[in-house]
This record gives sequence, C-alpha cells and structure tokens, in this order.
Amino acid sequence: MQRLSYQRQAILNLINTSNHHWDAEEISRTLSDQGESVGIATVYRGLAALESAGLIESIQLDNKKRYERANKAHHDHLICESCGSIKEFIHPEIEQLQQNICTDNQFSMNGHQLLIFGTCNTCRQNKGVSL
Amino acid sequence: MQRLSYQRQAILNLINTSNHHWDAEEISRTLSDQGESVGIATVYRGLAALESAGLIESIQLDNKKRYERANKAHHDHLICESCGSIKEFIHPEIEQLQQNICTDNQFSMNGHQLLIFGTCNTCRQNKGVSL
DNA sequence: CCTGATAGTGATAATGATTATCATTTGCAT
DNA sequence: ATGCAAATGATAATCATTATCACTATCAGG
Ligand SMILES: [Mn+2]
Ligand SMILES: [Mn+2]
Ligand SMILES: [Zn+2]
Ligand SMILES: [Zn+2]
Repeated sequence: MQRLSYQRQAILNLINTSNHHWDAEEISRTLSDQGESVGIATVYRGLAALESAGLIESIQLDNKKRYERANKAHHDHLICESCGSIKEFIHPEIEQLQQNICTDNQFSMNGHQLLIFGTCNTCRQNKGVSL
Repeated sequence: MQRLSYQRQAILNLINTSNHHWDAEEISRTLSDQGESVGIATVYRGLAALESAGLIESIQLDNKKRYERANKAHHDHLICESCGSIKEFIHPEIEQLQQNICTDNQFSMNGHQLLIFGTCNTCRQNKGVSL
C-alpha cells in the first residue's frame, strides 16, 4: 500500500471508531449511508491492503471474512449462533498451550483462530432456558 | 435423513476409510474415478445430511468446508500454509479452559474450532529454515 | 507548470463454492 | 400394483470474492 487514499482512510476510520467485526458489504453500505460511497471492489481491495499493512485484522467466519481494529490486544471470539453477536476473550494460558503444541509437533505457528460457537446469555434468557 | 441411499453410502465409505479432510469436489472426483459417479449437487446434499446425522464431521477451512470421519475423538488442527497438510492434535487441557471461558461469560457452547496456521516440519526443512 | 509513470478507483465480468429448482427416479407402505 | 415422500442429477441461481480495464489521482523529474 503506497497511498492511504481517501477511500481507504474512510474504511479505516469506520473500523477504528467501532468495536464491530465488519464484512465488506456492511462497510460498503455504511459508507454509502454516510454519503461517502466507495465502490465494492475498492472496499475489498482496501480491506486487503489495510490488513497486509497491519492496520486492521480479520477473522474468517463461516464463509465470509470479517474485519476489526488491529489496535487492541490479541484475543479470540465467542460467537452466538442465535443472534450473531461476537464477544471477545483473552486467555494467555491457552495461547501458551498452543505454542507448546506447535513445539511438540515441530510446527512453526504463523497465526491461529479459536472460535467458540454457542448461545449468549441474552439469547438463552430470551428463550427461558437455563444453563 | 430418511434413507442412507447408495450415493450417500458411497460418500460415507470414502470418508470412513480414510484420514483425509475432504471437500465436496474431491469427493465427487474420487467417486467418479472409482466408476461410481455421483452428481455434485447430490454430494453437497449427502454431506450435509450425513453431517447432521452425526456420521461425519466438518471444519470450515478458508472458504471451503472439509469433511472427515466422525468416529474418532474430538481433536483440533494444525494447518500447513505451505503444503496444505492437516495434522491433528488432542489437548484436553485447552478443551477444559474453553469450558471455563464459557462459564465465565455465561455462554453455552455448542462447539468450537481451533485452527493453528503455520509451516509443517517437512516444508520448513525443504526451505532449509530452522525453527 | 507540463509530463510520465504508476497506484488506486469503480463499473462490471468472471470465478468458485454452495444452494435452489424441477423433472425424474427410487424405496417403501398400503 | 398404487401412491407418495425422499432422493437424484442436470442445471440455474446465489453469494462472496477476484479479475479486467478504462479512467483518475498523485507524485517525481524536467
Ligand atoms: Mn475481535
Ligand atoms: Mn481432523
Ligand atoms: Zn445471542
Ligand atoms: Zn507443509
């Protein structure tokens, strides 16, 4: 990425001023609503460029990629299959155990992704189901 | 799934007699090579049916779903980004810590997926790079 | 200030994985 | 044998993403 164009700045601002995990289409639509419409192909290219520059991060969720701010500590995700909400958690012990697994398997880690699927507290209460 | 049709049986046999993580197209092509060709739509439907019956399991890898035998203990995956090989590991302590996270967050887990990306030993040696 | 060179844009076509449609076939139950 | 729902397979459609290509913006020299 040689230039942080107006469009890419808009994408970055949107992501950086939220705690949302955005997909490309959401970003396109939101920018459009804000009157600063950016072509969908430009959104995809911008997201890829911003990610490889380390300015944003992504998770692969189901069959679509979602982007979030990079300026927070590494974390993993709890995903509610009922409402789609995403909650973050940090667990240094698990991170360390993952390193151990890689050592044991002579595997050099580049990254990892831990997704926990289930039902969030709010959704469970709405259905009147106990833990 | 009311009937385990000839086609679904063929898919299930293929998966159950291997340790491979299959995608739909691989299954279609392999069955075709074995002379028991099954339509690609039927492969997709069969995989979904077999999975919801608990006879096979899947992981979402990048943008495609891969299926494997269900008759082995729960495990997670090390994925080599260089050669695409998938190695399995079992780590009860991590499993337990995940449960703890869910309890802490009042989240009821339905499942999880831990993918570790990196470079396997073979690929690293081929490049002459040390750990 | 011009002038290239080139990165970036946006409309749109193309791709790849998956799902939907629909006419036809299969497997049972009456 | 008849009826009927489930399953199949060819194919169209969908959805996310990438490729193409003509055009625009930016910037370094001259
Ligand atoms: Mn996050
Ligand atoms: Mn496996
Ligand atoms: Zn929820
Ligand atoms: Zn490898």
